[in-house]
Amino acid sequence: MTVDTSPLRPLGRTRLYEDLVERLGEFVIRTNLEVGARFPPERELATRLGVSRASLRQALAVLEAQGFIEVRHGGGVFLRRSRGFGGVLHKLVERRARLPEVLEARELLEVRLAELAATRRGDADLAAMRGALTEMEAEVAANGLGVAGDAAFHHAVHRAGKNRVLEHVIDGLADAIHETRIESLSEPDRPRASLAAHRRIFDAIESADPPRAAAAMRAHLRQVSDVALLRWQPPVGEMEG
Amino acid sequence: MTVDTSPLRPLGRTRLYEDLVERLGEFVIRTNLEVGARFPPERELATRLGVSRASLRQALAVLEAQGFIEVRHGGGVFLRRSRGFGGVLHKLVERRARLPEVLEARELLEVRLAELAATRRGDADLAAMRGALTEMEAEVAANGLGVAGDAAFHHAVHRAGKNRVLEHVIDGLADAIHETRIESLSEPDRPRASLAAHRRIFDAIESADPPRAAAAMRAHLRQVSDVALLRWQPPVGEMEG
DNA sequence: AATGTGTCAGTGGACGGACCAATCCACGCT
DNA sequence: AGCGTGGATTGGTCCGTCCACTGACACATT
Repeated sequence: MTVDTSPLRPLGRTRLYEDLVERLGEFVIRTNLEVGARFPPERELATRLGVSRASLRQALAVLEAQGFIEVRHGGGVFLRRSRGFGGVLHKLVERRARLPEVLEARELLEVRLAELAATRRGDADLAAMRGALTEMEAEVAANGLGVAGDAAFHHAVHRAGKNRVLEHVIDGLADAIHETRIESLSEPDRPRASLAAHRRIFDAIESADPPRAAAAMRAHLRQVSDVALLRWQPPVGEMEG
Repeated sequence: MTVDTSPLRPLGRTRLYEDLVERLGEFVIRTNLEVGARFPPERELATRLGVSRASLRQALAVLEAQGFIEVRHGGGVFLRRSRGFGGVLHKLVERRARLPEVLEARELLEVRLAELAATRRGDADLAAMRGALTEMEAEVAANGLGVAGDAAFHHAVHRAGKNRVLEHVIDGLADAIHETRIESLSEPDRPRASLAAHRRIFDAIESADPPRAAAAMRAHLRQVSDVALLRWQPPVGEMEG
């Protein structure tokens, strides 16, 4: 029973530039490279890593976009920060193992955003929310799940909170949230209940009542989380640094 | 007088791949590309954008690492999500214009993390915090600012909160936070006061008292924010979508 | 007709080399 | 010593080539 259960899996799929990102991370640690210090030249790095400069530059582009390194034309490649080198939210979120953490983060962010929305929402925001609710009603009336309207409503709330940083962070969780949304709304009678919950959230925001908006959003998310966590199986034997 | 007024400025320095990320975002909008749809082949995209395939592939690597697209070997490039296409937290944070938003996000995250830490912290976490406090004491006693110890302490709290997703998000704000930290601690007598504030936070976490931990952290951050916002000049004429 | 199989055009993956552009630095001039 | 200049270093971009994977189509088999 100790044999590999999937002997015919599609072979070690790997993106070279992803490996390089990790290898570069190891390099930072091994050489104890400090923040502000310079990496070896691209050509040397490429040679030492046994890859072409083009591939290496893909990895560097990713790391630069991520803010981990700074690349100066004619100057060199410099380390900006080493904490969490190469870590990307998108990858973190994709691991089903992190569902509880994602839900915890979601509740924190979204409840606050609803609270802020109750204070900062403008007419355009309210209009967007009304539109989303209308869309949801139509979908539910046609025995649909109403996922599209649901997503649109939450997005409208996020925008109404008027904090681009928080909005961006929540966008990063979009994938994982989308899945839980579908799971939850597939539950019998959930779409109708969900519609009502969204109406309560909207009322509070429209009435400029932050505490009520926060409470309504929290209650709504708890419902969704319960379904998601119920179906969630904690994976075994996950080891990581 | 219609000539270029700054003929010798370092030229509009732009990373080609960054432009491409934006141009690809425009492409998604212009062509109304839907989630799941396929992009034109790399070779065609490169030609139409007037760049080499190598440069295009740098942009694609960034977008893939960000989770916006999926690249299948032999299959093509597919759109995974369009919301916030090409937006990177790191860039968002660098704009000084967003300081209030960053601080708002920081308080939300860090207060919660302190609260969680009060419940979930293990012995190793407490040891790390003690170490950071000791480091801070030494620095302050030597008339230093104590930034290193400060950063180490907060990092220890983040880890103690046992939520990798939230931890990762706060890491993304690290740059901006680091600046405000220095500004704040440069204020006369702040290092000493800050040390005391950190001790209060630690006591609460060690005593497993979530509400007190949250309150202590909130009070501490408000102090820091005040200094930062006082020195902050809201930029004029910033327009964006 | 249904099914399996081979082929092949299309597409991403990676490489090496070439040349340009910005920066850095050592050398020589004043 | 101070300064300017030019070469060496290093990143920026492009091109052409070849490999590996995918999917669809034509063909053979049953």
